[in-house]
Formats: sequence, C-alpha cells, structure tokens
Amino acid sequence: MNLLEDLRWRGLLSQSTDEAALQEALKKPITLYIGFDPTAPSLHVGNLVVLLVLRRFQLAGHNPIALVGGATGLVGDPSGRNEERTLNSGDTVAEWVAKIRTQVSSFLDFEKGPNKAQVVNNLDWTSPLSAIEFLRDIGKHFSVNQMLAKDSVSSRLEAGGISYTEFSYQVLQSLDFLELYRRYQCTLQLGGSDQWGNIVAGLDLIRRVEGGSGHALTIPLLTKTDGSKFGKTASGSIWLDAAMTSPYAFFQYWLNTDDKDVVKFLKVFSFKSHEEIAELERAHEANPGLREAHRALARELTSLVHSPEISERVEEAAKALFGQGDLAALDEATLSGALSELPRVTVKSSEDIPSWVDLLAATGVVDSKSAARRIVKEGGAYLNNAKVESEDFRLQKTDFLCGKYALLRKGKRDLAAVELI
RNA sequence: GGCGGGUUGCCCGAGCGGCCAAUGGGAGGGGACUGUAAAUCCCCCGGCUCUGCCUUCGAAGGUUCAAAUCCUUCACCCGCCA
Repeated sequence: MNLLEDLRWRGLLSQSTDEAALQEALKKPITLYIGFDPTAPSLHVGNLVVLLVLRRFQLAGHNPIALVGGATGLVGDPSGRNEERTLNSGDTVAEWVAKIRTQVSSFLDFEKGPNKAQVVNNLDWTSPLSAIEFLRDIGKHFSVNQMLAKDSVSSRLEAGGISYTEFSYQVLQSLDFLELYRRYQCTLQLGGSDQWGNIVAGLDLIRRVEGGSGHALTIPLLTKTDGSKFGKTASGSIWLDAAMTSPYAFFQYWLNTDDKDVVKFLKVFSFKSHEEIAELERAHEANPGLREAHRALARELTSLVHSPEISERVEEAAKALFGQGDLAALDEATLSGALSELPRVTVKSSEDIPSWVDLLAATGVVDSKSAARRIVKEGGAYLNNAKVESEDFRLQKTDFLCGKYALLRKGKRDLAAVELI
C-alpha cells in the first residue's frame, strides 16, 4: 500500500489537486511543507494531526519542511474565523516562533538519511522585502476578484468585514510556497482543509512567476461523534507543551476518548500498522470495558509527545489514584510519584489547614468557592476517594496519607493534591 | 449621507420601569447507572465574609424611591433608501 492509499485508509485525505499526478510524483522523493503560525506559545493536539502527516511523508522517504510563520503570525490568517484577530506584538510572536520551532522539531528527523527535515521561518524572506517590491513583484500577480472569492474572505465580508491586513494573508502564504519552490524545489503543500484556498493561491503564483507546477493536499478537520470540538476540554485546549497541559492530563485526554472515536483516532494519530490497529479494534469490540484501544492510543501519543518514560509514569500514577484499592495502602514513594503528576497546593504544617472549600478552590479543581460549595452540596467532592458532604469539613493532620499527602477529587476524574510541608 | 432595527450571562436567545442574577435551549458541571466510555434519568450552573451582600444586560452620563427595561451622547453590527 502506498502513502496516499495509507492516508486515505486513515481518513487523512480531504482535497487534492491532481491526485493521479501527485501519485506519480510521489514515486520519487519530493519536498513538501506545512506551515504553522505562532498564535500561541505551543502547538495543540489539533496541529498534531497535520504535523504527523508530515512525519508520515518523511517516513515514506520525502523531504519535509516545517515552516513556522514568524511573518504570517504577525498578520493573522482569516481562514475559519468570523472575527478579526487581535494582533500580537512582535516580541510575543518571536517568542512563540522559538518555542514552536523546537516543538515541531521533535516530530521530525533532522539527523540521518538523505531526506533530512528542516524548519524554516517565513520572516527570513518577507522582512527584507520592501512594500514597493512586494506590491510590484508579488501583488501584481493577484487578482482582487479571485481573492475576494476565497471562502475565508467572502465569509468574512458577510460576517461584517475584514481588514486589509488579514485580506493580504493569502498573498503572504502564496509567497512562502513560491519561495520554498525556488529554494528547495518544494512542490507540495499540506494543510488542514481550511487551508485549501491559501495553498491553491500559492500554486497559482508559482505557475505565473516560475511557470512551475506543484500539488496541494488537504487534511480533513478532525471531528468527534458527539459534535464537540476535538482537542478541547472545558478547561481549554490540549497543548503539547507539558507546562500548559500536564502529561498526566494529556494521557487522560486520550484515555477518555469516546468509544465511537477511538478507532478513528488510532488511524489518524498512531504509527501502528493496519493489522495492529485492526487487532485493537477487535479487542475493543470484544471487551470495551478494558479500553485496550484507549490505552494504546494514550500510551503511544504520550510517548511520542512527551516520552515513553513519562507516559509510563503518568499511567502508573493514574492506576494508583483510580485503583479500587485503598489509597492508604500505597507506599509513600508510589503515592508521592502519583500525586506529583497532579495540580498541587502546599500547606505549611505550622499554619492552619485551610477549609475544605478553600482547598478545593485553591487547587483549581473548581473555579471558585461558590463552585466548591455547590459541588460539595451535590456530593461531588471527595477526599482520598471518600465523599465529603459537609461544607464545614476541615481536614485534620491525620487525613494526610503518609503524614503529608491528601488527594482531592471533583466528580469522577478531576484530581488534585494537597501536600503538607 | 438619511431612515429603521439591533448590541443581554460561555454560545444562541427571551425580557421592555419594581415580583430580574434575569424565561428557554445548547455547551459545561455533579449524582445515579457503568468502564475514568456513550445513551438515559435527576440536580446544578455570576461572585462573596452566603437566610444577606456585591458585580453583571455594548460604553459613558441622566431621569426615578426603583432601570436590562425610559432619556442623552458615543461605539459597533444589520436592513432599507441615497
């Protein structure tokens, strides 16, 4: 099975220009790219979908380029948004570029083989460009009529307007494709399905300026069966940066995948063979309660994004904390290891222990003290896995396991730790 | 440029001087059932020093004992006309 067939099997193909031609071109190694705009200090699991496709291309012998949009990130892509973006400062964007550059790098191979990956920043070729050069050399090739017809622009015109800045975004992205075509003979751009218009605009530019041709390939937006947004929880996005989404929370996110989505997600994210995935599917159908497929998914991704050691550590932590066994039976090392993966507050043993409600709010398992009271009243607050229904409850020193740890829980799976120091 | 309509809590959307922290739906949260799943049923869903108090209904002023509701100005959106 070749690369495109594999991608189709995984549900990763949305639109492409001339698929037969692309199929043909892929018989030899080609150079391809994907762009990531720095709109946050970290990529999130949504970006991972596309990034892993780039990795699949590299594994198949092609030359991947990850572009970090130091320039485009300053401008703002109107695609898929119905409101103008707030501009971020140059310093902020530069900082985010640096972070994303490192992050992206960990998914590609820069070392061995003839098809080393590279990371580029489009600020390198856009910042030397003068406004006049830009308008004469690049702008001349764009028809405003066509630009207006682009979905990203026309929907914004409907919705209430678009600034000249964002309107120009597609020109910048086209310039990137042209530049990479010139420098590295890059002939394929991948992107989420919302990037179709931008990618095709780049192909047009390459044809007009260089008389060259290339390909566009888009990847469908990943959806969940229940209709909620992939990669989001109530508390926000699932980030790849461990400081923004703890590896523990990251692992839990995948483990809690809806049964109906788990096989689909394995296909999208996993580098396991078709047979292995089919085997997990069978196992899951035979005994969904064991969640073997979920575990495999969570392990593989946590290993990939963080590390196998971390993955194992957080899985062990979850096992200890969720186990039916008595928490008090855990030895101190296991307990402290497990709790260290959780959000935590510390309490000085010389001071009074804060009230139950205060602690719940302080650890962040609930948003406010009102919410804490509410949750206690509803019977959703637990100390060391035992329900605590009194609002006036106050922990005693004896409630701390091993003399120093207390496990707070809201609902079934929202955990936090209190450490007595 | 003129005339008319709009801006409400995370989102959609009622309210149109007191009974409004504000109907309803969605999202979200808790409980029950389970498998740290889904579906279902019940409950909750601004904050706090919580039988009360404080801050919210585009922004700022004003009228009134009392305003999300009335008036004035400003900003933005949406129609129709030019």
